[in-house]
This record gives sequence, structure tokens and C-alpha cells, in this order.
Amino acid sequence: MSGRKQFDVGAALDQAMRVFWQRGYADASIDAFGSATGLGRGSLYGTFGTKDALFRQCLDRYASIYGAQYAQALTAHPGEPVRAVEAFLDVTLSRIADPSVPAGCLIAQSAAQAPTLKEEHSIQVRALLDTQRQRIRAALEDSSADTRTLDELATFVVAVNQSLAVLSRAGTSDAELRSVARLACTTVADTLARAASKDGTHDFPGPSML
Amino acid sequence: MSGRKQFDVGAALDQAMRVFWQRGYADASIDAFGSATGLGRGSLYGTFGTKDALFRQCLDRYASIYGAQYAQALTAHPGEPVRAVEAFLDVTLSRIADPSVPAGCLIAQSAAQAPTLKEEHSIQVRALLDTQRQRIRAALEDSSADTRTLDELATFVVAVNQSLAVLSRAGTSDAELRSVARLACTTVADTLARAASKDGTHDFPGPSML
DNA sequence: AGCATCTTGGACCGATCAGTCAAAGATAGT
DNA sequence: ACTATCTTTGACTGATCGGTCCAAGATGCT
Repeated sequence: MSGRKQFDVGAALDQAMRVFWQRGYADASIDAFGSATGLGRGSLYGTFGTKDALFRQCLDRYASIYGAQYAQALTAHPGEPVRAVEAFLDVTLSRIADPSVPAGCLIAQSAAQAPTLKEEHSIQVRALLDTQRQRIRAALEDSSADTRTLDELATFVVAVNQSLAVLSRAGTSDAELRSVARLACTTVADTLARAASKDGTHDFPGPSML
Repeated sequence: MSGRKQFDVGAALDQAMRVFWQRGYADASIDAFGSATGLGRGSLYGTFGTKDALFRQCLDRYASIYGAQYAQALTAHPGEPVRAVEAFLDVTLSRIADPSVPAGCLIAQSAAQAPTLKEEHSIQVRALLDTQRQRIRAALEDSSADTRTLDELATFVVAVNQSLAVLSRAGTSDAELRSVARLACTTVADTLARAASKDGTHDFPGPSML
């Protein structure tokens, strides 16, 4: 049976992504993709190519889906960097709490396995993490903190975000994960406040240096 | 050639641990252990049993080696919880910077792959993380913060610690990792300070509530 | 209707996996 | 020195891996 494609390519890619997400690259067998998507090997290889190519497409799709959510969360609170970070981490927390999708994070999963991945994939993972860092950094830029502080805070938020994924895999409860996120937000708030007071600027207009 | 064991069991276990640490459970083949230890299959199976049993022993060894380092770091600064946390995270940072050992962390690696591990191993990983959390919690106990705050901070430190391992796998520089750790320490310091001022206690003896 | 093109499912391939086993060599106790 | 016991090496097994291939069937164009 065939002639025209008998399945939705996007939906199949979603399922494949979930397999990589849940099991990691090494433990994701072609048969597992077959079971998850209901497709035979011919369809899988004909549509997505090799496992490597499929993985690349899954990383792309993951970045596209959640990258958009992260970007939206970060830009939804202009001028309120702490709120932005809060919304950012909440994207991860909500995803982890969502039972229709695996726990953890495909990027964190892949980063942890980076040494066994092909260079191409490691580079892609790094690039995605760097994009995330830059987005956070941009959201923090409304504050008056110095460049170095902003860079460090952005990396810090990326780190905490990854930690949520790892701990969720170890069965840490949603409440505990949320407390971790909350503490990270206070760190951002305190650090920005300190930076603002140090250079004489404040969150709202006030006496300036001149 | 044989009669008596021709190799150091502890050294072989160290090498095997490094293989799991570097490659993760799924990507660690028996042949890889053979190459790393210089042993044949007979010696490996005769000494350590199956791959599962070897993994369990490697987790034990890892916990023993670094658990001791973590415990020492945490207890080296009694009455100074922030210093203790600093020393704790420094154990991880030093290990990551040590080229004689893989980057990352066997526990973080295993936690990320928890869904594909046998229940027994997931439980073991959880237990190790919980032990770590309790140790941190104990080191924080000298402060005057409430129980809830101490629990949350301990989980937070565990989370940041895991994040260092993940990010190091993605090629994050030592300097960036150290800035993440530094920010986490300020989180601990600020949170403890807030808790102390809130309930009227201070870090050093002063006017009490009565 | 006829044909070229595409899709599909499953058989198949060589490689590699975890684990077993037996033959051979080395040791310790007697 | 003899023997029971242990270790080691490497061949072997069955299962599973990623990937290829092809026959069969479905479609669209002319």
C-alpha cells in the first residue's frame, strides 16, 4: 500500500523526538522509532534518512518548539528581567510536569551524552545552549548591570534550567523543582539589585551619575 | 597464565568506572571495559559479574570516592555554611578541571539516563543524590533558617552541582562554571541572611527574641 | 488504460552486543 | 611431585543493532 505518504511527517517526527528525548541517542533503536510512529524501516529511512539525520532533525524540531516557548516567555515581560527569568524557567517546569511528554530535556540529555555523540551533534547541542544563553542575556539587558554580570547570570540561568531536567529524571518532585527555580530567581533579582546599587542606577528613574 | 589474580581489582574497577562515567551505561560495552582494563571477558565476568553488577559496583565506588570528598568539604567549615557550600561545589569544579578523569559526573550521567536503567540502578542513583542532599542540609543546619528554607537550599545546591556536570559536557569553560558556582553561593548566603533577619536571629550572638 | 514513480513492509546483511564456556596455564596445599 | 582449584584467553552463541534492498501495491500523469 502506498503511492502517496500514508502518515503525517510532522507527527512522526514528534514521536521520534520523544524517543530520543526519553531514551537518549544510544538507547533509541530504529525499532523503537518504528513502534513509536507505527512506521516500517522503509518509511523511516525514506523520510528521515539515517539515525544521525533523524537525530539532527529531532534536535531542530525540539529547538524550534521549545525555543519559541522560551523566547516568548523571555520577551513577555519587557523591562522586568526577573519576571522574564521566572517565565523562562516556568516553561521547563510546565514541560516537566506535562505527562504527555517525557521528563527531562532533550538538550540536557544530549549534552550529558556529548562525548559519545558525533561531533556534528555535539556542536548542534552547544549551539542550542548558546542560543538559549543569548536569549536570556538579552532579556536581562534592560537592567543596569555590567556586561560581565549579565553574562554570568545568563549562564547561571541556563545551568539551573539544565539542572531541573536532570533532577526531574531522578524523580525530584515538581514542588522541589519549583523551589529551585524560585531560588534562582531571587539570585537574579539580588544580583541585579546589587549591580544597580553599585553603579548608582536604580530600577526606576532616579538620581543619575551626572 | 593464572592461578592467582594477575591484576589489581580496585584499579580495574576505577577504569571501569571511568568508562561508565565517560560513555554512560548504554554506550559502555564489555569490550570497552576490556580495552580500558586490559582484561579479557573471563576476568571481567569472573571478578565483577554481569554488566549490571559492575555498574552497581562502579556507582558504589564513585559514591565512596567523591562522597568522602564532598563530606570532607562540607564539614571542613563548621559554622560557616556558605564556605561549606563553596568547598562542596569546588570538589566538583576541581574534578571537572582534572584531565585525568572524565568531565561531568557519573551520577548526573546516570540520572539523565534513568528511564533506560534498571529500577535497581535508578533507586541507587536517587539514594546517592539524597545522601548528598542530606549532607548539604546538615552543613546548613548551623544557620538559623527554618526547616523549609534549609531543605530548599540543600536541593538547590544539589541542582547546581548537577548542572555543572551537564554544562561541562557541553564544553562550558571552567571560568563560566566557577561563576555559576559563585552565584549559587551568593544565593545560599543571601537566603540564609534573609532567614536570619526575619526570625530575629543573627549569624553571631546578639539580641534574641526574649 | 498503461506506465513511470513513489511508498510500504519486511526480509536480509554484516557488525556488535552481553554473556557463556572450555581448554590451557599457573598456583597452593599436601 | 601430584592434584584440586583458580585465572585467563579467546572462541562461541543468540539477540539486537543500523542500514539496505526489493517485491508488492498505490498513485498521478498522459
